Amino acid sequence: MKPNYYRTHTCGDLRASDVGATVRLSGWVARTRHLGAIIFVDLRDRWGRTQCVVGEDSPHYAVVSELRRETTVRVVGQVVERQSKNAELDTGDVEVILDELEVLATSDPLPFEVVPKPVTSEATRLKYRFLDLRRDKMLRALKLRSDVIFSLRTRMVAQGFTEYQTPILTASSPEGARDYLVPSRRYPGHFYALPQAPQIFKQLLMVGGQERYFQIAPCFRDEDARADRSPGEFYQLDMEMSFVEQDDVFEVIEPVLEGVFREFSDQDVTPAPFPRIAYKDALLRYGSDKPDLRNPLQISDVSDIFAGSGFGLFEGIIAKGGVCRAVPAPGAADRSRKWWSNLEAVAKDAGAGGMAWLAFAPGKRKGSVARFFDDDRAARLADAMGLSEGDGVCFLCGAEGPTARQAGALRDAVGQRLGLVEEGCFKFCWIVDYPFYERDEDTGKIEFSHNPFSMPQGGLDALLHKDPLDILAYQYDIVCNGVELSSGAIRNHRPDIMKQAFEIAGYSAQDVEERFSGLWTAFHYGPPPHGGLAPGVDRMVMLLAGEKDIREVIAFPMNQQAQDLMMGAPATVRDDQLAELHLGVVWPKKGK
RNA sequence: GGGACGGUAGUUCAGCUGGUUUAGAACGCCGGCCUGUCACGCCGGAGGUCGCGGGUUCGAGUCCCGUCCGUCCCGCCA
Repeated sequence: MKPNYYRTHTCGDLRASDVGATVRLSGWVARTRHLGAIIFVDLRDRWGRTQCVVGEDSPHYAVVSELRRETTVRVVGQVVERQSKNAELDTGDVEVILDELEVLATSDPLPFEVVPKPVTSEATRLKYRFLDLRRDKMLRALKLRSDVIFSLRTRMVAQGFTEYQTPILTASSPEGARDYLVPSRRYPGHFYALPQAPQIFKQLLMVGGQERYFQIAPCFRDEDARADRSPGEFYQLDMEMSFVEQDDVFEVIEPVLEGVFREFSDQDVTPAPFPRIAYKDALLRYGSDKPDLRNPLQISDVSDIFAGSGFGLFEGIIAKGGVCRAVPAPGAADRSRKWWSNLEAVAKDAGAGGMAWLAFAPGKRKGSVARFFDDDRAARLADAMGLSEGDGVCFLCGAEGPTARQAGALRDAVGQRLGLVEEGCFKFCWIVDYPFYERDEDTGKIEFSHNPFSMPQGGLDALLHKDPLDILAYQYDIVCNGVELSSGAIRNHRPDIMKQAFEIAGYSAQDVEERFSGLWTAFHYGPPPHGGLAPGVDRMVMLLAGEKDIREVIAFPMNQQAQDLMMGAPATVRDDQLAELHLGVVWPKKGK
């Protein structure tokens, strides 16, 4: 490093070979150890930690003995070999005998200690994020984030993509999550919106002949937080390409993801091409549209097995159009009644009315529905599910949608409790063939199930001649270890097909024209066929950092209530600011 | 908007079924001792409206109601 007033070396630099040198170091007082006539000071910066030592005879002894943790200091001293070395420290062979000490800034008593593990609530960490960020773990996480983003850029550019910027102040979009709105000063009652994603802009870039777009794009959505979803804003590796089919998009992005995950982890990574699972199959076999493939269990539909079994409850539900789904529990035949009843509690938590089970114990069958299974029925079940002696199985019965998801929750629980979930790997898959429309459960109306701008499979012909609920979309998600990384689609670039698609969902051509006028107009001037997707950068880094909480890989995340406790956002503003924007506040009524 | 769990010293937590002391411990902070520590050690000290408000009770950190705050989940996330 280039020496300056503050330092000749970082706190991670010094080795035995530096013995005898006079060095300058700057950093924070991590710890002091006061042994009477000798004081050790651990000096820390983002690169490491170096032990400084001062004796009673030093003119600095008095000042050093007063040093509080996290004081910012500059020291000058001679590097010497240690009498007692510390093998756990890179700089553990040497120490610096302090000749000069300058306190650059003092620190108040700390709200929490800057140690590897946080020993305080997340709220306190966020309020004092600048202290939290000094921890090794945060330094590593943010460095990883930077490296991952750099690698993504490099990999995209290498494939002929160009990075663009798109507006942050744009128009509110009628679809999707709630928008963050920005009032206009010049136009009373008019608002900008922060983009939920640069979706329209990237499509306009395609119409603009740019062909291969990408952006590490900030996205703003006013939605509530989850462990894997930071409220307010997040980043996507947004990409779009022209003159492509679904497979072309997959072939571009698979090596990027596989490459990045191999580059930044030592774990096994699904090699491209990633497995593709139809949406319908994902719900049947995994009970989720974001299956965690580290869990090897697969759900089966066993509705027909229960026909004529004499188990009236299930037979009745199935007769009314319900389904029975079975989750295998390999090797669980010897588990206690209590074990199965705990599983039932999981199913009930997920909303199931109850759970039946059957175990193939050696020489006999047991379980809540054993008496409904004669040898023949048991054989058919075992055959259908690949079960053998020693295995067990759980049954859930009810309406198809909810039952599928409850079986998914049960699959997670069984996999975990039987220790079947593979550790130390990243399992990718595509979820493809999403339905284009779905029926709203409350209103009975037909609605777009995902992006209304994705291309229906079969095009105009399908829209004109097929049952809308049978039409699939060129819409796809990429999932890694049960985390949805992104969704994307081949877009509908044809105004005629778009008009028909919206008509089925109850919108007129005029509606489309008004609500999506920019894109609608553009599509009348020779749009190229195009498609893309947008993997979440924060989620990728979260997976690579081995974190369950996305806020651990964001420097300044908001809390779950979408507040920034350090900056105090959101906050009220002055009346004159509101007046300038032609706004008044309607305060919510207190009480109920 | 709804559900579960939580809120006790600067921080993390203990405090059982309502009554034992003056609400404890660890870390941090302040003072003292200590020349090879590296989570240094030892001795001493300060630090509390038990989130807030109300109620039940002879008596509430503990039970009840309300309220605020936090974490996770559901809704939401084309």
